[in-house]
Amino acid sequence: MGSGEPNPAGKKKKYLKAALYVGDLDPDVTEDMLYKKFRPAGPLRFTRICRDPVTRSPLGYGYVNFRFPADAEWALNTMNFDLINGKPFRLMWSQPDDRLRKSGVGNIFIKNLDKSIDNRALFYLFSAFGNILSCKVVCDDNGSKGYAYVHFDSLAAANRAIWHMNGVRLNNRQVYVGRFKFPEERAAEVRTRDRATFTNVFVKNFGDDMDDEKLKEIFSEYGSTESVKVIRDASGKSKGFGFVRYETHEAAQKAVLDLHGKSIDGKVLYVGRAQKKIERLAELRRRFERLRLKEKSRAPGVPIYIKNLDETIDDEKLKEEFSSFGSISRAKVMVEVGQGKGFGVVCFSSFEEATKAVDEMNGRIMGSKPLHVTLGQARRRW
DNA sequence: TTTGAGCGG
Repeated sequence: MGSGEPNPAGKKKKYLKAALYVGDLDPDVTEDMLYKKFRPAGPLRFTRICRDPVTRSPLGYGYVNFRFPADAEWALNTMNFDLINGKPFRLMWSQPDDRLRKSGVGNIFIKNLDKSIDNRALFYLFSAFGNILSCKVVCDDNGSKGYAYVHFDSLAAANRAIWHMNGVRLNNRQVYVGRFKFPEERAAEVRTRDRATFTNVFVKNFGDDMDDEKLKEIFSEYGSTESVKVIRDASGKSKGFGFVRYETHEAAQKAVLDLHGKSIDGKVLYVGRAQKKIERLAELRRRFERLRLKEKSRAPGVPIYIKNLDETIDDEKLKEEFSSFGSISRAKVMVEVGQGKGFGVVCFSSFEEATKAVDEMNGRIMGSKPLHVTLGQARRRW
């Protein structure tokens, strides 16, 4: 039970109409555990735990595919935030189209929440304003971190929630409720505010012999400092940058204005406002996105999946075996730790080539075993 | 104080 072959080639995925997405799962949750948990709500087709195709490590989410939409709806309404392995899971309708999620429309952010308010309480409080797609109190090992997200299915519902709940006292704490902002937007806000108030200064491009005392000597000229530190690696070697925290914003600003671009021991110092965490994260994210886009445009292709690979097949061999069907942009064998089963991906430059490879190679013996070859997920339009 | 994660071999 639990797993199975749900989607024979060419059949329509009917079960999607009665499919629930289950998020925030403990990594040890199995398909059988999901099955046992949801079977009381009605007959199931199958459950799935999603895993990284390469490492096989669980991705923390899965699916419960009911036979009847009404049972799925009942489960959604009554079982959301139930525990498996002591961890509350989050239920949503399975919605493969990610445009609404990505857009952030209807999503609100809540902070200054009392620790006693959990997922269920939050859901109950906010369901008065509209249909909730997803709702979550952010937690760590000590429980609620005091902030949360509620994603409504419409902007109007989100606006109603903000209008009615922002500034309201909940369990004696006044909550802030506002539109969700993406990191870039938040970072811009924080930057604007911090420019007028910062006391922490970032310094780089000094010599290896710079230490805390020397740095303090240079920077103390502009005001009293709270802390001065050259950042070092585990071996004690300077990383070439440091921080100076002043007691006042005026001193920090003066230091930046005066020391930035100055030569010290033949090196031109960089001195600027130290960024907040959110700003650095946003910057990293932007850089990552750019890399990802570049990667995507560099290795386009129509993927096919090859299961049941013999241990003797490596990337080279895989490419060689499939090269007669067309031009291959990528051929990779994913090694499953502790299992003898090999899984591979080959990307062709066209759909026709990929289909031909599937038709001709599926069931063919390579090495000692018959291959299972299927079309992969199309990630792009062409 | 605190602006996630994220949809199927």
